[in-house]
Formats: sequence, C-alpha cells, structure tokens
Amino acid sequence: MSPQSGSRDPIAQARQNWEAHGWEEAAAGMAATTSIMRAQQIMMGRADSVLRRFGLTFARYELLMLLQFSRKGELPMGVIGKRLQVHPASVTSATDRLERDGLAQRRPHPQDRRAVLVAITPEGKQRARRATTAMNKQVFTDPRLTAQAEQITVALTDLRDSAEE
Amino acid sequence: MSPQSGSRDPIAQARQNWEAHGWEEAAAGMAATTSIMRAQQIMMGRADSVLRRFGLTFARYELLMLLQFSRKGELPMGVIGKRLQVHPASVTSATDRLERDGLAQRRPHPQDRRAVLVAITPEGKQRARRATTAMNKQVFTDPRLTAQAEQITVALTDLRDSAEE
DNA sequence: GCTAAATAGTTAGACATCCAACATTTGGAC
DNA sequence: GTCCAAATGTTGGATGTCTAACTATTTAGC
Repeated sequence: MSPQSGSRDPIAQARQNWEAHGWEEAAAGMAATTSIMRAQQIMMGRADSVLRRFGLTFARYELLMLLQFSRKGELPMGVIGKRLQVHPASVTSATDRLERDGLAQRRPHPQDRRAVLVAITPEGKQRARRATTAMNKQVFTDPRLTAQAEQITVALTDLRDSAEE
Repeated sequence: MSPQSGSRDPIAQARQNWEAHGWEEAAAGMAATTSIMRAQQIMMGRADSVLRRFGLTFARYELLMLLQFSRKGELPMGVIGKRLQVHPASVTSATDRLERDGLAQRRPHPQDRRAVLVAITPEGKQRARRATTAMNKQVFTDPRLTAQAEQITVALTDLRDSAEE
C-alpha cells in the first residue's frame, strides 16, 4: 500500500495535516485537486518532451489535431477556444506560432467578417501525423497510466461537464 | 449516458477519431491524458479566482502551505522543489514574489552555503490561514468533484509515483 | 433604419513553467 | 591536501495562460 497513508507522498501528508486541523470535509477535495495539478505537470512534461522534437508543444499539437480532424481542415478561432476550453487570447497565441512555422494559416471567414478561420497546411498535416505516431507510442500507450485511464477519464468527465456553462 | 459516447464532448469525439484511425491502444491513454489537462485548467481557474482576493496564486499558496506545515516554518528551496515537483527556477520565481509581498523571507542555510532557506513570515501565516478557509469552502469542498475525489486521488497516485525517480 | 448590446479577435501585462547556461560551494577520488 | 564532479540557486529566454482594455462587426430593439 502505498503512500496513501505513509508520509513519503507530499499529498498524503498534506491530507493528514488537513485532517489534523479539523478540515475533514475538505481533505479529500484538497487531495484530489492537488493530485490533478501534479498529474497534469507530469503528463505535460512527458508530452512536451516528445513533441519538442517536432517543434511542437502540447497546446499547438492539440490545436493541430483539432484542425486535422475537422471536415474542411479549418475552424473559426472561437470554436477552437470552446473545444480546447482556453481563452481566446491563448488561441491567438498558439495560432501565431503555428502560422510562423508554416503549419497553419489564418483566413477570413466568408460570412462573418469579425471571425477568423485557422486552416491547417499540408506541412501541418504531415507534422501532425508524425507527432501523433510518436505520442501514441511514447505517451498515450504508456503503461503507467493505462490501467487507470478509463476511470480517470470517467471521473473527470463530470468535472468537465460542470464547467461547461 | 453522458458524453462518453456522444459527440458533444470534444474528448469523446477525439477518442472516436483515434479509434477510427486504428489507434485503439492509444485511445484510452489519449482520452485520460487530455482529461487531466482539462481538469487541471478548470481546477486551477477556480483556485486562482478564489486566491486572487488574497493576492495569491495556486503556486504561491502551495508554497506557503508547505512552509506553514513545516516544523520550523522554513525549508530549503531544493526541498520545496521536490515536494511540489517543479523546476528550481519555478521555486525561485514564486519565492521572489512571496518575498516581495512580505509573506516569506530568504535566509542563509546555516550548514550549507549553497542552499537558501525560505521562511514564512507572521503575515504569511495569517494570509495562508485566511486563504485556506476560503479554499476549503469554495473549492475543496466543491460537490462537483467530491464524489470522485477518492478514486481520482488513488488513480493518480500511481502516476505520480512513477514520475518520482 | 439607427442605436445599443453582443460577439470575435487582438494586444499588453502579470504569472508560471520549463530549459540552458552560469556561479558557488561541497564532497569524494586519489 | 588537490582537483574535478555533483549539487544548489539564479538568470535569461521561450511558451502558455489568464485578465482587462480596445477595435471591428453583427444582431437585436424600437
């Protein structure tokens, strides 16, 4: 049994401190929240270290894959922001760099002159394909997560749903 | 049943795309990874919006609580980095701001002249206490996560363990 | 039709994170 | 005892994220 009750795990230890201070109701939520933060740092680190070889970051990889899977290979920036749940400014930033590297292009929206479409380029498609092969092998199929992958996804789906509105 | 099989949920949709491309082995890992990324964005956003009123961010709050719970109210920067699993440069950055705001102070390590101790100040303790009251009520006890809090923590413990070495 | 509210993106600024390079100090090898 | 590798922090640079302020365009109300 591991660090759940031991003192090696900083999160388990924080939890004990929480309970020792009479915050039992919040202890589980604190532990879960902190676990998510740490997990994200770890996964992001792994992902970025694989993607670096392709001149990508996880943020740009996600955007690229979103375009890759879209019907016409292009999406309005607003839609991208909603799908990835990030601020419009973050989409602007990621798009700037994809465009700088020739992996995507901005285009005017034919109907709405306020909107901007982001289209993936042939080079972008190729890069996305190669990066995905590496990501699948070196990150997504990683055994250290696979066992719990399903329950993690399900458990976090509710959380994401609750943040929708 | 929810977005798991529907098409409203971007992650579920990405997963379908993964499977449609013959990447079944990686699909679950991709979904779990992306779920963690989104969950972190959501929790971080909630935490920061509560902490902003106290002039804190989650990064600085964590550091402050680490000091708060330490025996002598001080820790070497290196230890802080290991506990929070962040790069030394991130500890430097957070410490700079805590010091700027009078919540913590750097001190020379009595035995090792390379090391630097970070000590929480009385004002830092008070700030930490108040921020925790708010965090407990408005984030950690939040019902949208509580139900799955336990399994999420457990599931992610293995992941964190695997990243230890 | 005209005006006001809503929507779409961009820009500037604050923070956080990492990596790479650097200066200091320790400690172990010999 | 000396010298070099390892350890501890800091700095500078790149990225990503958010908020707030601003511009342009569209839509709704009257």
